[in-house]
Amino acid sequence: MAVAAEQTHVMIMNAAEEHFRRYGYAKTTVADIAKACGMSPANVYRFFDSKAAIVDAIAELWLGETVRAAKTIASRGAPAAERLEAYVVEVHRMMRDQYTNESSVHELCSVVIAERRPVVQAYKNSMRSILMDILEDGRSGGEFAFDDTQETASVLDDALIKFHHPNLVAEYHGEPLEDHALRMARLLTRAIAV
Amino acid sequence: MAVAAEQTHVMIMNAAEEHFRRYGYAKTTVADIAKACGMSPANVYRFFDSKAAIVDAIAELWLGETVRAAKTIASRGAPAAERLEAYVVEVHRMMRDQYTNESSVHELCSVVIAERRPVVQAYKNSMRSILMDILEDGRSGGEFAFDDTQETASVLDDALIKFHHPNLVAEYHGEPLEDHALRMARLLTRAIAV
DNA sequence: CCTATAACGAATATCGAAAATCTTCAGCGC
DNA sequence: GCGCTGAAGATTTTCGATATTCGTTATAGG
Repeated sequence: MAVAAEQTHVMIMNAAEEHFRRYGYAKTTVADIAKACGMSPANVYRFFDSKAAIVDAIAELWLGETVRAAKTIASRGAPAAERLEAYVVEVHRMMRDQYTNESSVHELCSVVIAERRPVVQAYKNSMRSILMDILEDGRSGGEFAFDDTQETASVLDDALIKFHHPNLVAEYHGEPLEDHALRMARLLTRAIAV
Repeated sequence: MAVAAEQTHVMIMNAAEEHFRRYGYAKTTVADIAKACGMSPANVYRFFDSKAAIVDAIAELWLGETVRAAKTIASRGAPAAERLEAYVVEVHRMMRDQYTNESSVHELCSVVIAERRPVVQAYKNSMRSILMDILEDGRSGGEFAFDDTQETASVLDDALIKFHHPNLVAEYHGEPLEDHALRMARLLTRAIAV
């Protein structure tokens, strides 16, 4: 792709993100994005195959923030148990914050989840992989003990769904889940501690 | 309430259950239930304040089956760890079976959950109480160790939501969750084992 | 080659009428 | 009076038809 094309690509992304943020997913059309870029809707399709492709790109961007934060936590120079705890609590906090004061972001996430877009599976895989890294660190450092890393990560993921799944975080928004997340983290840590 | 009234009450319940089962919640009207009992719709209202009251009664009946099964498991003469495992797996199996071949039951449960009827809270409390019984047994028997029974039961409930919540069981119906439920049960048991 | 205008088809919103359904109540037969 | 009903009230739901929006593509122009 030429450099000009690359710039246009970025311009469309920025416009799309801005509109999704301000007006929400449901209320932004391809025409809106095109107008914000000073081009025709048709031209947008020279850079993105479909509106879904734009949505995917933005979702990847936003989900990527959580992945990046999780990676930062996972690579800290702290005991694995501490990192696991931080992972559980911080990811939950991000989901909760996203729901409370970035409802547009949350809305878009719900859409890509409901439509089972590949970007969601990619996100899950990334998070799972980070969790596995922490587990492996803990095992090799003598903190944790378990048989199969993948299986263990899978079970932990299942246990965390109430705190990490955007839709459930939204549904149980009234309850004080942060304390619960911390307790869950400690319970799980204890379950795999040597 | 007089004995005749009591009988009529039961008759309406039976007719309602039959109709909810055969035709689903959405497709059964008060008129249907009345006709099945050979009475006018108006007369139904002499025994139930509203259609919602009928739905509540049936939901209580059906949810009660799960509660009863859980109680049976909890009162078995087996180690608490074993009972906890059976509780986790069996309740999940009931939810799954209910979704696969009693879709009407599942539909009605979804309705009462969505409308946040008190009967749902009662169900949750019953299940929580049974779980607490198992935990207490395990603690007094020297199998388990934890500080607060209520808090522990709460965390376990959170961890089990993917396997015990009707809507989530339905959503993840494609995946082989039974193995996961078993692994979860063992993980949780390990977390509270002495 | 790049862009815009115009147009197509599929959703989706709009909306008023019609039907269905929940609920109530005056009154009928015993 | 008592137990029940038929009819009526009051919402909801449904339906159908129209109109509009929106994603996408084909066509034409610079």
